[in-house]
Amino acid sequence: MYQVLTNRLREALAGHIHEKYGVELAIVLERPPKIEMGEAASPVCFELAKRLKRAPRQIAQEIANGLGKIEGIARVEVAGGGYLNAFFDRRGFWEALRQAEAKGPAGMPALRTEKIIVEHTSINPNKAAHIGHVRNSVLGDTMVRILRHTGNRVQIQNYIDNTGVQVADVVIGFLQMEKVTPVWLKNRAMEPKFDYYCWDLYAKATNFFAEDKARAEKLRGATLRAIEEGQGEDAEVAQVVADAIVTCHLRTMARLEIHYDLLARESEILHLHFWDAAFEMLKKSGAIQLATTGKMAGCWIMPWKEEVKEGKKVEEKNEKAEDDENMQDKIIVRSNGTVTYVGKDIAYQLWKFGLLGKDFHYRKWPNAPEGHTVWATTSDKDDPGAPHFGEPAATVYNVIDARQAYLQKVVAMGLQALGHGKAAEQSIHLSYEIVALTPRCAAEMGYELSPEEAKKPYVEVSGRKGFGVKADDLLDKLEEATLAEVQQRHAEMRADEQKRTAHAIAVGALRFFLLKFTRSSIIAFDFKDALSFEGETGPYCQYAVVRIRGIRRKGAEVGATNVEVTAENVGQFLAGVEGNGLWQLLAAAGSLDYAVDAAIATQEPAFVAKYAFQLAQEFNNFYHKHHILTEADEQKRAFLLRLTELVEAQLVRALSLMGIEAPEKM
RNA sequence: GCGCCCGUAGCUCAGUUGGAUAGAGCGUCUGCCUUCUAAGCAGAGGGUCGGGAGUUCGAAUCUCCCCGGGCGCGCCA
Repeated sequence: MYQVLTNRLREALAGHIHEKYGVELAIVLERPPKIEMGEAASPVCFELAKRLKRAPRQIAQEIANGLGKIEGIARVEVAGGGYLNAFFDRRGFWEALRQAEAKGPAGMPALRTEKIIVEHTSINPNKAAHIGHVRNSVLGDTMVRILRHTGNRVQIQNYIDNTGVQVADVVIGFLQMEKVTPVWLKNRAMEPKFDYYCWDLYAKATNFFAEDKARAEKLRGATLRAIEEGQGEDAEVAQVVADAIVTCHLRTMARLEIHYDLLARESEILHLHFWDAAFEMLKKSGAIQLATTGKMAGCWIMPWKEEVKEGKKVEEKNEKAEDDENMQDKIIVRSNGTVTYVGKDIAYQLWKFGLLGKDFHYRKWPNAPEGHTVWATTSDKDDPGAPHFGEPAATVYNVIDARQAYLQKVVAMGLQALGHGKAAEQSIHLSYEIVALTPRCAAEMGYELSPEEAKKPYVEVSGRKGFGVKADDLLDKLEEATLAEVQQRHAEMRADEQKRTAHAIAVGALRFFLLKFTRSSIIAFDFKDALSFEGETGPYCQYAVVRIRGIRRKGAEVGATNVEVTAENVGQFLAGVEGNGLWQLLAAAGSLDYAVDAAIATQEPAFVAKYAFQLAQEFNNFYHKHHILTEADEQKRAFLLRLTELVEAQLVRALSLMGIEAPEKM
């Protein structure tokens, strides 16, 4: 609602200024520091003063007088040195918000026809998921929810690198180190915690390779080739491992309410010759070149081009470095003819935009979490019921950590070089920083810190070394802690209800914890912070909802909910200085669209987390000032009840955008 | 060496395209539960926004330089 009004105000101001002064200006709007100063303010007159060479306050006065009535805005005043402060029509805001709420999701904008792909999770299928992977999945999943909320058609993809080095390492671990048979492995893979087993084995394999580099290279090369070709025992074992681990990951993510539409597997990129098609295109267009001299001789490389900014070419500054090799050039095909990860990713990215001229075959993933259908790519025959995954996307979000920024740039450059500038532009690297551990947390995990590490603010996790906080362990710990708390508070609750509640709180705590930081912030993980349920946390927000529901339940019991509030009374309760407190809560409730727009514009889900927390905070503040059910004035009581219902609806929605459920009691 | 990111209260972080007196949580201290759940609320204390210069009516935000930290730049992914 807030965004609707500010957009209206923006248009009105722009139009008026253009008409009166003949100046085209982008209207900047900000939120005044205090509610007494209105709900939206524009410093546009300062800019205008410069152009018109007149005093800003004078111009502001002129505009305030000349600007006609804007629907939903009661008045526009001049403030400070020349601010234009807009005051919303409080009663109108109330009514509009209630109407929108009554309409429900049907009142959402019409579904857009373009397709958006969000790729997230994409964990190497050779070990259990850790906390860093969860940040990826939670960010991606939340982005999906926000995009869908605003009427976008979104498809969720999870890329499975089932033919890569990491899987190969575990295969070697099983076959060369543990010397197990494929039959044994198939049985073990069905048992619980197979991902934990591989977690340890992967660490062991890393050590094994470190002992003898030459042996490692030979084994890896042979295993990798076998897996890529899909032949023999190595390939068979690799598929058993990768499939079983993917199923583990799906189960872990399902605990966090994260699901996928399609598992895009690298094996199909190879077997269905996606790469061959992309390779031809890249060669033909000259996007990649065969290096004939230097240390990259025999490789197909993509030359690094300086960016073209606003039409003007930045000077090619690598004239001198040209004679030998450019450090930035990226090898796409190795001299032995095998393709690098980036090459495969270019092919995959081309497919996402429908530019490859090829499509996968699709089948249902056999071990999807209960109640969900997940599709996977296959080289075999199509399931006729499969959705049309090959439909070109207009925009693609790739949720990948910040360390891979360079590679993502190379991929986009590949699209650009093939003449797909639009696709390159709509190929968005949703970058985020890593989750590390505080030194204290690392020590808790049994990791021996060097004196230097102990002084640093964080220690990086390493899947290779088997060092990190596993997602399932963390969830178990959270659920244990929340369950103990719920049992203590609600002994009367049925056991399964207690468990469900504890689960919801655990998920709320974890998801909120990962979302409250902006993407560029490194999270130094600590159990103490993650297990905290007070202050700026998910449970704090959930608790506000629970309080409202408590009031509603009790209100219904005593029959306080059936009174209709007259429009006049609504206006009166919200009016003036006395109404400021209530109005502030109402305005906060009506500002979800503002947070959502900001989240999409900046691809920063943290805006929604911030919003939910602030609304919960406003509510708690209100809760302590007003005792609703004992309010003597029947009209006022009914009004306060309606107000809390509005808050509840918005807060529940904000939480659901983050994949957080608000329990009935907690 | 080149490129990207970061530096804001004791700690962890917000601060939207430059805007009004720089905010929140945690921690510390002081209060508030016979009243809709205290996973809560109120209050106090806490700042050269890393440093310097510049652009601007206006800079935590933009530009440049410097300091400090992180990451990337591999025939790994």
